[in-house]
Formats: sequence, structure tokens, C-alpha cells
Amino acid sequence: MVNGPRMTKQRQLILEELKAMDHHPTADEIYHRVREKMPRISLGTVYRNLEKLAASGVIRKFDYAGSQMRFDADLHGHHHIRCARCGRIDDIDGAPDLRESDREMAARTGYRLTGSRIEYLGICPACIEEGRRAEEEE
Amino acid sequence: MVNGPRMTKQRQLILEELKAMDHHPTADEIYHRVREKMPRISLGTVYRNLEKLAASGVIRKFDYAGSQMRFDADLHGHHHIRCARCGRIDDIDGAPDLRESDREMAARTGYRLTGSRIEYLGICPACIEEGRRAEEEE
DNA sequence: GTTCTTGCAAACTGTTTGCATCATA
DNA sequence: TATGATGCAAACAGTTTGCAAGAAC
Repeated sequence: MVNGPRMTKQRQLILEELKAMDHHPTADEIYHRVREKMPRISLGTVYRNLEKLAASGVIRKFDYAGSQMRFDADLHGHHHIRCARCGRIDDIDGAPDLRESDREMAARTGYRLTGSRIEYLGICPACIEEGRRAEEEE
Repeated sequence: MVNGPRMTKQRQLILEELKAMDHHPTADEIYHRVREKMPRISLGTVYRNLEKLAASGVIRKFDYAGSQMRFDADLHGHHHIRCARCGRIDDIDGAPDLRESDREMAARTGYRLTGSRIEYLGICPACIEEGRRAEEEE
């Protein structure tokens, strides 16, 4: 007999911390934050839980942007903006609606379309500021 | 005194093979293709050359889509469609123009925008076909 | 008490790098 | 013939996995 997933302290804490973050962290970022409250947790546990939470639809996992996975507790559809310098990813609202173009692209390519997303790429305010400071020091 | 980059047989062949491919391959795919014509080439050489070619602007390297880098010999700006099942990436034309929205998003977020791209996600014709065949076998 | 989950460490994958040798300009 | 590039192997980073011990249900 197969039982459902269990809500362990680890899983709960990981979810909580992810929800409290205002950007889309990597597994490692989550690991370090969670470890402040639960020092003996392992990185493997963090990965396993993020995977489980994503599989059950509680969080979202996405794989654009560099080589690292990013995680997101906010399920409503939205697009992202990414900093090319530090890799930070933020939400962005008000991007163009792609539903019309989705239909057109499906017809054009023969793909069965499951979705589309816009990624804006740039330098975030913190990195702009840091670049300015570095210049002044020269 | 520093000299420029050299056009070696390896570099030439890698570029040629990349140009001949109709989708956007991973480094490993390129490696295997090139190795058919130059069996002693190493994967490290492929990576180094792709890096050099991208740095000099001859090809383009992009990092969305799963964990692997993808390469592209076609420099004109365009968007991509990716197969969620096999990871294949193809070009796509006729996607909406984002220049207007780029300006708006830059103003809204404080980022200095360097670009934006649309990624369409779906199942490619080959994988649809394969799925159909697997179903029939049951 | 069953079985899902944990911590730990080892394995794995994609990518980068150090080094002696080779080859291009 | 100076120096950039190669092949090879080892190192690296992010992620996954096997296993014995622990905790949820």
C-alpha cells in the first residue's frame, strides 16, 4: 500500500523560506537560509524536497537562466527579468500577452505548444550601482 | 606581443558543422558530429573553440533550456521554440516585437535592459509521433 | 509497524583547467 | 620560432542517488 507524501519539518521550513523570498532563489540559496534555522539539514534533502514540492504543484521550478535551477512559490503565471551580472531573477508584470501568438506559432511549427515565456535580460539596480562605485575607485 | 586567434583545422570544422545543423545543438552533439571527421579531437577542444567563437562574435551561445549550453551559427536575432521532451531547440519567426515593451519594463524595474527573448515551449513533431507510437503498443 | 524521509557520502553530468606537446602565423 | 591551440586527464559545480538510521502516519 502506498501512502502520500509527508509534511516533515524540513519540507515545511523549505516552503516557508521560499515563500518569504522576494526573488527566485537557487537550491543553494534556499539551503543556506534554511540551515540558519536547522543547521543539520543536508543539501540533498533540500533538492529532494524542492523536487517533491514542484511535482505536487505547490511550488514551481524553472530552468532558464544559466545553469542553475530556480524555484518559485508564486504559482500565478508571470514573466521574469534576469540580471546578466549576478544572476538574480525577479518577477515582472505587464508584459505582452502571448496567447494569440502561441496559437500562431503552434500552427507554424507543428509543435504541440504547452506555454511560452518572455525573459527580459539586463543589469539589476544593485549591479549598476556596484559598477558605478568600481569606476569611481579607479 | 600578443597575436590574434588562429584558424585551426579543429576550429574550422566545428564552425562548419555548427553551420550545417538545422537546430541549436549542445556542445556534446557538436563533439560527436565533429569526431566522425576528426576522431582524435577532444571535448575540451570543442568547448574552448565554441567559447572563442562566441567571444569573437562568430557564433552565439545561449544558456536557456535545461542545464546545457546551446550554440547557434545564425547571428540574426530570433526567438526559439524548445521541446520539453527531447530538449531540441528550433528557430521561430514572426514572434511579437518586444522593443516597445523592453522600454516599459526597464522604466518599471530600474534594470538597465540589454535584451529580451521569447521562449515557446512544447512537444516537437518527432516526440508527438513517438508518443503516439508508444500508446499504440500498449 | 510500515514506509516515507533524512543525513551523509559517493556518484554523475556538463563544463573548465593545467600541462606537456603540437602547429600556425 | 614565439605563442596560441591541442589532447588528455584531473578538477569543478550543480544535482542526483544508495544506504542505513530516523520520523510520520
